[in-house]
Amino acid sequence: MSNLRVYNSYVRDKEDFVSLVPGHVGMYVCGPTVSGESHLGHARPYITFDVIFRYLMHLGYKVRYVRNITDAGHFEEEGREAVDKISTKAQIEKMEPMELVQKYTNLFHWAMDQFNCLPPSIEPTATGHIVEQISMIEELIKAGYAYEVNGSVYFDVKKYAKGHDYGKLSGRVIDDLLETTRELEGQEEKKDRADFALWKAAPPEHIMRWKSPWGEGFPGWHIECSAMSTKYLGKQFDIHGGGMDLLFPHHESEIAQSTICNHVPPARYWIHNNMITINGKKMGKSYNNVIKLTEMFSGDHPMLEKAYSPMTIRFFILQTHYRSTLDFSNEALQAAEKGLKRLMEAYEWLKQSEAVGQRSEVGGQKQEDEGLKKKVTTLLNELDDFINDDFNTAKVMANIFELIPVINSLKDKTIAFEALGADTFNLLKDKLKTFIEDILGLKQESAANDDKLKGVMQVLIELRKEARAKKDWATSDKIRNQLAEIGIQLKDEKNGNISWNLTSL
RNA sequence: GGUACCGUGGCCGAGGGGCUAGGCAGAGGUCUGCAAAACCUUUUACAGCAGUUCGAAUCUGCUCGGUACCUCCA
Repeated sequence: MSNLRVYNSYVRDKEDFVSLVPGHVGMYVCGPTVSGESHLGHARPYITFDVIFRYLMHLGYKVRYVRNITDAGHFEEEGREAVDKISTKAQIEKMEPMELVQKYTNLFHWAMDQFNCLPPSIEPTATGHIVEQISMIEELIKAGYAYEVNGSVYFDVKKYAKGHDYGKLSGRVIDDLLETTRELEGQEEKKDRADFALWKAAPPEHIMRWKSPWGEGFPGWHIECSAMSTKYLGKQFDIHGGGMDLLFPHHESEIAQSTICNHVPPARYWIHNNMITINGKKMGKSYNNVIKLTEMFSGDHPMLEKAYSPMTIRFFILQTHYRSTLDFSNEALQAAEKGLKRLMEAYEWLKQSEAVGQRSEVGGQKQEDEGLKKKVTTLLNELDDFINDDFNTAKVMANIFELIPVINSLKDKTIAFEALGADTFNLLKDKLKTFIEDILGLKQESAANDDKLKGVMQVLIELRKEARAKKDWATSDKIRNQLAEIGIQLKDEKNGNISWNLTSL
């Protein structure tokens, strides 16, 4: 079997993955800013890294997955006073900042749960680590790489760039950076335009504020991740992840801060997921084309033709490689929905069927079909190679889909069980469980698990079977059609059974 | 303006010098009381123009088109 290779943004190439401490992996992923509701864009990184988290654990690593919650307002609005986004909104909504932050954090957690994303090992908040951030800033000042002006502290990028490669991660050239950075409020305080804030003095109207050696203020955007990753994962850890839009300046700045404080670059492997686009444009606040996750799930948005379930979105995202952009459209989502349905229905049958007792009742071949066995085992073994190749879930999915006709043919008995053989059957079952459930994190999400509903359906199915036996087509069609109207689809199978599932209306 | 990246069949998307990606949709068939589902078969492809090569969707150059980052962002 192949070894795991990951694309490291820092070297712009795929590398063999070797953890710093054998058997353990430390992974830090930049979490959401909870000043607003999570949107479709948030789904991508957290589902991507959920699969990475799951796969590393599958490989046997003990993984500490740290994902922060940015709940401290420390953003400046262009052309205005340094007013905190969170506090601005809080005034409008007449809420306490922390109340607002809590609300959106809860919503975020709820959405992650809907997506079947495993919770991270540690989920630190920026507001809970002000002390750590302040002491890191003090270290930077002591080291001579940060300076204070009017109660704010800035990182000296020019000085850092003399001895270090500032811009390596994001492919920036420092000199260009100095010239092309746009005019921003507060620039005059900085020694250099490329410098970034570590601590900002809070203007009087700023609600979120903390005491510091430099007066009351709030931390700069980049310092929280450096402080918290160091605290929970050490000076150097294995994986640092996030969206590609964070490459610059966020991750570049993190590298600079951490490198000065810890004398070692923070992460070995930088992994960045690409963006979700909508009509070819990045989804983002600045573009006014944001679809919130609650709107995705309810279908309550002008751009949406219908509601899309969390698993449909998860599947849709995993059908694409994480480093490609993924364009959203109703058509694409609906294609994903149908594909997922076919996949899960075949898989559900496979899951409940046993190798023992799977004797084909009909005639036909009773011998093992070497060609079929080889095809199945090859497709299954390739799953490991594909996921190892920089988490290529798209190829994993493709192979799984190639196995579906085999599963359905076993179900319909157009392929005799003996043709596949018990060993291959069990391999198929085990591997698909591992990949579909454990690694890709897909699950059956319909209410079809309700025992009472199951009982009711059994009654209706019996009635329909009896009607059909009497060739009472009026009754049998009535049962089928009326159920269809309320979103329950009946399917007459080849073996005379009737199965059912819930459909989205 | 600077720096990257991308342009694949009706749609979405893998791949990345010679080998069917896959999904959805379309067509034909099998099955079925009918339908659906399922299964089988199947059509449409690599933006354009040059070049390298025995051979290019894949490499190189140019052209056109698009996107991202440079400012908060997943």
